[in-house]
Amino acid sequence: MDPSGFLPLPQAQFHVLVALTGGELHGYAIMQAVEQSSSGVVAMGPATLYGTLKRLCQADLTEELAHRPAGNDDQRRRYYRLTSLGRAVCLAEADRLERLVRFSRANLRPKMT
Amino acid sequence: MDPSGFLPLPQAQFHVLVALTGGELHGYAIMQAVEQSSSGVVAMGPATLYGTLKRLCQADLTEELAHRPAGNDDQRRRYYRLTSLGRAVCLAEADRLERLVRFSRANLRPKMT
DNA sequence: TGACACTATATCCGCCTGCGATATAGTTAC
DNA sequence: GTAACTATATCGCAGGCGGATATAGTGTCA
Repeated sequence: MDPSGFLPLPQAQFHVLVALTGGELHGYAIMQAVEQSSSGVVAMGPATLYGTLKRLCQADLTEELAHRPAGNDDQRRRYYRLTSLGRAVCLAEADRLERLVRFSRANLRPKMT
Repeated sequence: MDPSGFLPLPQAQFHVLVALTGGELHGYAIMQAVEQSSSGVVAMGPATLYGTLKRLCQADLTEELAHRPAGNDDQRRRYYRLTSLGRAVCLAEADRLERLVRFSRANLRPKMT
């Protein structure tokens, strides 16, 4: 499937995908990862997280693990990971944003003497 | 004023700010600039544009020019430009996004052999 | 054992944003 | 003069975002 059809990705969805690039995580850990990786700038509460997660799974960008990782204790945790499609979409969105950032930089820093 | 209070910026607002980094533009030209600079990926219609522009001006991130640029013909055009605050916010948002993109890249391309 | 803080998932509900559709009218080209 | 394009503007709905809240399992410490 073509990743470009998902672009531009809603911000919350991109944050969750990025958090999952590091490997499978459960919901609560995703919230913390987003908050940490953004230095506290992006505070994602439970409503945003679980709503976003539901949309991502319905769109087949993420999926829940059938079995919890070995050696795990807390029964309540539900683990999620990127699908290959989700990975592709995440890359495509990162490309798009990078181009946008570069474009703005080129104009905002015209330090050509 | 502190630019970080505006982050994370809604996507449409960031697109408009970025379009204005190249210099003052009128509304219609902003729509075209956004569409072009995103290679047609982001299609911004009039409702999104003028609504966004209104919010940006109320937040003092952009402002309308009092007098139209010299040598201009079309009386209908209303020109906008970044305020210094808008410029700072645009830079801050670009920084935030770049960090996010780099983080995802570091995880998605672990080509360390 | 009981109490308390923390972890973890989940949903309600309202606000704001995004956007397709549409309206209006000035400008350009032929 | 008329058709296509430029240009601004708003309505109204759909959807994402997020604070507040609910529920309950887990860990700790006395």
